[in-house]
Amino acid sequence: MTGTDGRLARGERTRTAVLDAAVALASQAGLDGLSLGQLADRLHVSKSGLFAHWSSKEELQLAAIEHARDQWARRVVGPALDRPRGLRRLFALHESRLAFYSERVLPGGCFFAIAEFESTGRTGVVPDRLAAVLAEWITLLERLVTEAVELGELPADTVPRRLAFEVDAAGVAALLHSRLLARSPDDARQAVLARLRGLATDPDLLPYD
Amino acid sequence: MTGTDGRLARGERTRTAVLDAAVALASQAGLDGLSLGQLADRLHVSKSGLFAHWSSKEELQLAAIEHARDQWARRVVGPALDRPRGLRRLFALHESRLAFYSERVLPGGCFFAIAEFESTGRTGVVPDRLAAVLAEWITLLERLVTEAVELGELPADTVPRRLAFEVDAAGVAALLHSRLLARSPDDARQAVLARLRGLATDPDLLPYD
DNA sequence: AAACCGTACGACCGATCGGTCTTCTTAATA
DNA sequence: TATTAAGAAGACCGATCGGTCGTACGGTTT
Repeated sequence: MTGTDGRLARGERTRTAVLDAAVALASQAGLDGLSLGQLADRLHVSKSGLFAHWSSKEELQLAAIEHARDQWARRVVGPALDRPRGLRRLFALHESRLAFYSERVLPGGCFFAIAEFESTGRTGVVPDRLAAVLAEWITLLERLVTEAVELGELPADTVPRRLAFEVDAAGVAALLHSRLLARSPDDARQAVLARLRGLATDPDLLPYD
Repeated sequence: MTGTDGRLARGERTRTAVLDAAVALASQAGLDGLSLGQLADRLHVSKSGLFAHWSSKEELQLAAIEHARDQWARRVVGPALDRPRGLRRLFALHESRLAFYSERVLPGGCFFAIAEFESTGRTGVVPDRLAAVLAEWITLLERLVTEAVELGELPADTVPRRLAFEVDAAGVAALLHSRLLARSPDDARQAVLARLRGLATDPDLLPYD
């Protein structure tokens, strides 16, 4: 029988380390501004060594997107799913997103924000994949809204699509304002909290402040 | 007496043409991705000719910011200021912003959106200037909210800062969603409209749909 | 032990980057 | 008419870009 192949294990370790650094770097410089030379220097590996794992910069960009998506699922979505279904889970998701920004997990703030805005004026497989990940995120928000409606915690005439849009909008703007204007993300938290409490059939499901 | 100097006039024409193209290009590639070579090619001028007007790329970036700010003031802020002070002017500002995006005035959608997100992870005079322009924009929104409160069109306990945040957030997210997900900006319009009508002392100041 | 394969390196490539310098044209001024 | 100054072009610079190629190390399989 064959145990774990030491070569593959080492490769996997390297790959993870590179993608960690790539996501961090891209959160500052964007996926386009991400430079293979700088990435290699930071990790003390050779630039050509990167091509042993990804055949082109575009492939590394796509791998970085998947890596960032995993990180987002683990650090933002995961904790929220521990909360009870409905309004509380929806607000918890918004809060853990703001926490992700406040804790400065990534030096640039958010991998997806900069990569997605960078993609607004372009076409290609990278923008396509980013659009799909964004759609997935919006769909998640809409699903949490729908569940809250089904549980009777939000009025039956709620439009999930629009409320999801509002929650996401507050998150995006929170990042921009907190980073560029050094404002606390409290506006974003209060805005969504007030909005949800205003709609809720039982506001006591949510905190007061 | 001296009339208009033909040399200076020509320079000014060139400068305007270059900045027009620079703002358009930067709306797609960002201020960092803006390349002097590509810019020169597109305008059929020489790259070194650009240095006759700006001593460095950074100076051109700063000039492009001022140019984009002028464009924004003329095409977005100006029309809104024609509306009567208060709620109607506030909503008109939001609408003309969405129109700016929908009309695809800039190929990338919005110069400031991509430039500002690009700046979230950096420091320097360019991010500083972009932060100042953003602060100016937020301050404008807050002022319009305050005026609506003073006119009694919004409740006295309205927090201008937070409402301004909500309106801006809807605008930012509208750009991202419409560009990357091909969604209509109607969610952004409806969200702000419903929010303002909900707060308004006289909802009839605003349209129904 | 030999063959094999995943990993990683250094040297090198053409293209493009921001930027400099010299030259030429054109229009205003003395 | 001679001089001056602004605008613009072309040749050129070192640095960096993404990417290729040949080679070497080390763990796996036969």
